[in-house]
Amino acid sequence: MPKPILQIALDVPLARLFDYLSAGQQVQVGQRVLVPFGRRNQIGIVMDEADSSEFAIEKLKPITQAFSDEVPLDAEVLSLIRFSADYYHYPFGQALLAALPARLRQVAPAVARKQYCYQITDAGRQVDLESLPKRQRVLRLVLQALQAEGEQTEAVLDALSGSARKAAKELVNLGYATAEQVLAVKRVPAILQTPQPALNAEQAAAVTSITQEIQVFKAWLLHGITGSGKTEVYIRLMQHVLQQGADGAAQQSAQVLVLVPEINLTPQLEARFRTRLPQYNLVSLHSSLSESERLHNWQLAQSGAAQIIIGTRLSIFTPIPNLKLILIDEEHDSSYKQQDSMRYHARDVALVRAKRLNIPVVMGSATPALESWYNAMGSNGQATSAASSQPNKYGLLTLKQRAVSAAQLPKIDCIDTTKVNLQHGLTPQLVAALRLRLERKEQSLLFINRRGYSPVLLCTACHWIAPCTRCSSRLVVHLGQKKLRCHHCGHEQRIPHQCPSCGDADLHPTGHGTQRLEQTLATLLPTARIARVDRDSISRKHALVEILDRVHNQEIDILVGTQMLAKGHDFPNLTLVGVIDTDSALHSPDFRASERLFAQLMQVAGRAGRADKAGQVIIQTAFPEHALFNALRSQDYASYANDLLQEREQVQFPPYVFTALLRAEAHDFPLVQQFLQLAFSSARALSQQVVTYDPVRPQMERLKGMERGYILMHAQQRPALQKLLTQLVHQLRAAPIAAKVRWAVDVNPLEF
DNA sequence: AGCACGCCGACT
DNA sequence: GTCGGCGTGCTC
Repeated sequence: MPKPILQIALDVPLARLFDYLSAGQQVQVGQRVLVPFGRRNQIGIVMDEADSSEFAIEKLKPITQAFSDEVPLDAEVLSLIRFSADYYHYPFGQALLAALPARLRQVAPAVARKQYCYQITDAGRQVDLESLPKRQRVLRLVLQALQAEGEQTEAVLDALSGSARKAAKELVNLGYATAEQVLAVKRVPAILQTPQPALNAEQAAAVTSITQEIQVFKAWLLHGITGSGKTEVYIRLMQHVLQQGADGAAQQSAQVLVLVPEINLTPQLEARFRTRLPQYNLVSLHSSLSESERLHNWQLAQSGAAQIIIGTRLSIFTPIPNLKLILIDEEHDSSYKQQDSMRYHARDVALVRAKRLNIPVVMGSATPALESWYNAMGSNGQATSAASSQPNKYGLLTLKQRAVSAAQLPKIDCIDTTKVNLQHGLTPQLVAALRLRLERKEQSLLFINRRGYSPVLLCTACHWIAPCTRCSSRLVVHLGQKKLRCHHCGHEQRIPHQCPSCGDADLHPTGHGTQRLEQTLATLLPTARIARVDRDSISRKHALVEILDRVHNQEIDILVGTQMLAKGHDFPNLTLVGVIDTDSALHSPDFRASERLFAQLMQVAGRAGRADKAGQVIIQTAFPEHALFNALRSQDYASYANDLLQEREQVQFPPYVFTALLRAEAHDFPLVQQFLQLAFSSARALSQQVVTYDPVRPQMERLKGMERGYILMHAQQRPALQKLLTQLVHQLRAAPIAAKVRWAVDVNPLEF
């Protein structure tokens, strides 16, 4: 007997469910429904059924429509999102609806487009490929693919040739194949499968350790230097898990989720997985998909049809009914942390999901997040003083050798910028090294984390600096477009000819950005072919790929760019990496700045000398003796991480304490102050176990016209902090001032 | 968050 | 005389 009342989650910032009358409709938990809400209709998800309501029964409205032909969300994913909404103190309905593909938040339920699937006929099976004319290359290839696997969809054939579809139709005409329409998954034909490379001893040991405990929850940290072959370990683990699922007993085949950072790296990893594992259905979930592709791929994951799901942070909330393994590539990457709405960390949510499912999670990185390193320390015989009291919660697996055996680690030199004369921001040593590479016809990469021409426009007469009107930041000079631009809010204005403060005409772009460096190099090394890679030069979708192709084809001598260059392709002929001006991060007030800089420099250093040629890294700095550079020179992540952990322990910073922020912003700063003051005194009154600090202003005091502030809370025990936050949020929601400011809780914040 | 209702300034 | 500013209040 169906119950008359439905409790429904809606996309509204109210931390409760809404009761509706089921009106005799057959509805399940997890089902998508359309309901009247205020003056409009909203999409909701049924969370529960009930016999009665706390709301006056005569005020309940009936649901408008139930999408009963769609697969409801499963209990596991609903419960994961419930947990996350609680943990990150975010309204559940909003968290839930945000986890769905946008199409499912709209009324019209979108249907995925079908495509042709070709099946081989007996006649086609008996055709000798050699009997076909040699010049009908594509036709032979398509028939070969059909003979190998029996059937192929259009999307799969596309991987063979642009004219493969035409050839397939031709095969139907010849009677060698038949066609029917199906819901298709993009795959690579098995005949394009790339061979399985041998594992080195470390890779093999990592695979063995994990597969021995493949059926239980365990978190593994795969710490492998750049080029040590982490991807191959991922592939072997996927093979292991997916094969097991295919072995008889399991009714549904196993599924694997691969989380990747939010960058262009995804296509490469995806392509590699596709060619190595063509027998499995692989779907990806990331921001450059169209909404219909996203829905399609999401539904393939939900139905179990896709065995490999590769996606960015949001995909941690995808329903995957037979999930058996989670892989997290570049686990230290900060793009796993959502920086607005629900401020979750996909890695942390993944750990919770794996624990609840009792499956392993493997986190790979050359420079693990300090939190992860802390959790992994103690195993593998790595005893340090910092490690002595540590939890050894994760299994640590280390890959120290580069998988390409000939490849050597680069030599790293720091050049003291205080002891030499700089030529337009470049040391003579770096210029000489660039010249040498040009002579040898080798390639160089210059890394500078500052785009634009120069970071400030300065009046030499009165020292006025062009400010952003909406942010507490300086406008960056972009000479190409003759504009001043704010890198925080996007505000643009023309470059003034006179100082607005004193009227003097002597306005100078001061400091160096990527554009200026490119210009300087063109003057110093007129024969060099230079390409710049930053967010300004990579506006078009394929611009980066084009430049990288040109680098591969030896059409570029010097690549200048920001951190966009730190990841991605290997350039076998690139033997020099220059690092310009990272000193600001060495003395940043953000306690995570050095951790991030180290990871970034390790990554760029890894670009140098990949194949048989030795690489060199030149770092220009005013602080060549800084501990960070010493650690970098010896490429010793472990000792540097342990040093940082010791520091964090001494000053009681994460991971030794649990932290949360209450952030607030408004056009009017006094409102922010008033709100945070209330929050501060409430928090102090609510808990003695949690330390609450006075309201302060962030680095960026004003952003996009909003005045900002926050209070920091920290605790030795997570439950105490969680309890306080729950009570605090509850109190604040009831306070009138809370409606006048934009505020949010940030649990385990990465940025302040 | 939307989207209403609701009371005070410059426009056809 | 209206159009519209954004203050406050509600949504099963």
